[in-house]
Amino acid sequence: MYFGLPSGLTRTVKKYGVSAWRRVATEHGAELISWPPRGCLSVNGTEYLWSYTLRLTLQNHALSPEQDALIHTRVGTRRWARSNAWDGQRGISAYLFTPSPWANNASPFGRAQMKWQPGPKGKREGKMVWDDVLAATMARFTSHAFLPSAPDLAANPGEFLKPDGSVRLAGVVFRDGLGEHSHHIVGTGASARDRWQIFRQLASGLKDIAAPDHALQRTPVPVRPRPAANDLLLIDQEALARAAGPRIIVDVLYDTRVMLVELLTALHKALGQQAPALPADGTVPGEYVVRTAHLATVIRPRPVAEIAAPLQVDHSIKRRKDRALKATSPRRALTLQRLHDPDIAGLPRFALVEMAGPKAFQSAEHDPKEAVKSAAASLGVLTQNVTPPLPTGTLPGTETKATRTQRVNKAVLDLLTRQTGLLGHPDSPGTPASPLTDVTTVGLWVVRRTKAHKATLPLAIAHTPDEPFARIRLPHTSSWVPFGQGLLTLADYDIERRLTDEQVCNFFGEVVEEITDGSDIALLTLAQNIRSACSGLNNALLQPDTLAFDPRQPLPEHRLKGLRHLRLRTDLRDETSQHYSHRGEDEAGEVGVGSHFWRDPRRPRHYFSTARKPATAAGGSPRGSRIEAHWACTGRDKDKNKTYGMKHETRQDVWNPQLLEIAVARHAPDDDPAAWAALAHQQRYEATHFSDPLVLPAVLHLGYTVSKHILPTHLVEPVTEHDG
DNA sequence: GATCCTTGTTCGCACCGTTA
DNA sequence: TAACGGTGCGAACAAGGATC
Repeated sequence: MYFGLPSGLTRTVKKYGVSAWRRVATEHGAELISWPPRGCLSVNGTEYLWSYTLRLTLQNHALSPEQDALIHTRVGTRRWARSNAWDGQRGISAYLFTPSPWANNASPFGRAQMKWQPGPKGKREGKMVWDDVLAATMARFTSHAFLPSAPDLAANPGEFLKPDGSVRLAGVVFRDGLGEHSHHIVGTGASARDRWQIFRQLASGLKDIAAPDHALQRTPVPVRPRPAANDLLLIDQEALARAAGPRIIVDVLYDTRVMLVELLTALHKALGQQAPALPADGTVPGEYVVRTAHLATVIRPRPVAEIAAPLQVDHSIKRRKDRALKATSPRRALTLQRLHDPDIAGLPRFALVEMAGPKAFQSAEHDPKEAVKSAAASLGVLTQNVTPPLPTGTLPGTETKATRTQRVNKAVLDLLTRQTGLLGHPDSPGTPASPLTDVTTVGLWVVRRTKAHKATLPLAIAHTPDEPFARIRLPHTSSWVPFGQGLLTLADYDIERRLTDEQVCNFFGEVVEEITDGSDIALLTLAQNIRSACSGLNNALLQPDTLAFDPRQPLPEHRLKGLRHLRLRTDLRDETSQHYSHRGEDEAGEVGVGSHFWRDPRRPRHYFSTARKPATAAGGSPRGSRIEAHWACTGRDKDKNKTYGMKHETRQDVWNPQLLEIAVARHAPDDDPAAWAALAHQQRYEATHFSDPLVLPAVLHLGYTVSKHILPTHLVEPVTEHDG
């Protein structure tokens, strides 16, 4: 793609602000960078430098009859490090600027990487070096060596940005985590207004080879209004009773009395009750029973005791897996023994466990959380961790009473609603013009983990119109079980979780056969998740109105009655473009970011979804600019009245909601495809544990969260008799 | 070894009430 | 009135696994 970018482009793209654009040779795609950088002065006079970047990628699209390709542009900020840059783990990118005497404005910049090379143990001989592969690549772009010294560049990047002739011109990319004292005052992201300006200039520069695509058209679709935090905490008990059972047990494994009180309060509040006060004599009741119209809940406080203690790691065992097995087995045995209770066998069980976060342990190997989770799951207990209380206060490392309550509420909500798969239904599914009724949504997902958690596990999540919760179908279970039950089966030792692509395709084929009973079904897939296993869903192979996970074996038409297929794509790898929006036809009007459901006027099967604008963006920053001053509130006068004036938004962070593509790959002849795509948009708003819209529709989001419940291989084998 | 794409890590975000 | 804070989600970036 880099070679496809005309070298004259930088001359034809007009300047924006005072900067011109220069080409950059990168590994992926083509990049332009605004040069020279702009400066931003801090209060004490330090100058921080930054540039805009413009990344161009060529993207294919499915279901386009003319097989057209679109160039996606991504505008971002590049902030230049000015002081010592160091990262012991990850590479550091640097831009190298051609020093040759015949370089001109069209000469490309190069991008290379430095990494930290540790010295021998115990000696302070580590140093920054150029990453071998990339440095070799860079050498091809110039006639003589032009790599500056990596240690010098990392030690003082600022000097290389404004060289006095003694050093090569180079810039180090600033990012967070480049050392303790490293910071930058310029905000991240490009505002919608700046993106609009830059895009217009690029379009005019490229007018001989490309034209801007048609603008997307806003299509009104009702979505769930944002619920208040207190409403969200109030659990739908009828739904929970249907998902789990009319009688549930919640164990509260507490370490401190403070957290016990918080957890009891939050649990009672979630059930719409007032929590009774704990006895003043320091004792703790054995259990609380909360009976409401639909649900009976038994809450059983128990000291967590040694369950939460760090694991004992035997470092004389060299093999990592054997060491982990030895460390976790006694803890699993202990947890089994403590949680086992024949009196309540068969009842749905939950546990909130007070255990320290990962940073409190010497290393990840000492952290008992996964061992406890796996033992609990094998007894049918869904668990949620909650970290111990921090001292009360407002300094770092402390928390206020309110924030503590908030995080406990989050923990309760996650355990009782997300892990049980409780979901809402859109009030009016489809578009106002073509409403839908009684549609079942099914999401297909492939869980992929590597290393100790290694798994390639396909699964399906279904949400039917008559149930308030999601069901999950896994390859090793023959039935659609409630989501929470499905999570528990992942702790089984005999679960086959490394499936081949062929097995994945076959499983999805079986799933489709099971769900198609003639009723209306929206099948949702995420292209980036599924296409490597099911190549039939690739851009090039996806055929309208058919369904083929394996391109050689399309599913027979008579098996697909009532089935619609919506294939989604996110902006991962720039597969959907960035966006800006404006009202009406007038581009020069206020440019911002929209939060809507969009129709593509050129492609009848393509729709797009953008989520609600975050509150910070609503404050004016998408309409602001790092380059142009705009009219805005600049502060307050001595009478505390707002003062207005022209201001630059250079230091403001800008956050851009991504564009979600919804391709209606299969629909019935008399369908309005917009209604089906709108359903996917509405499903982003149906989570019961989170008030903001999710990136993915609820059924796909639940599929995504399953990967966090995959346990390492040493924890899914049964505890043997010599353990514990 | 090249390429594709998932995974890991870090930090910013909204949320919304409290506190200085 | 501005700043703060815990949490899950999300963006950005980089690492590295999978596959040919």
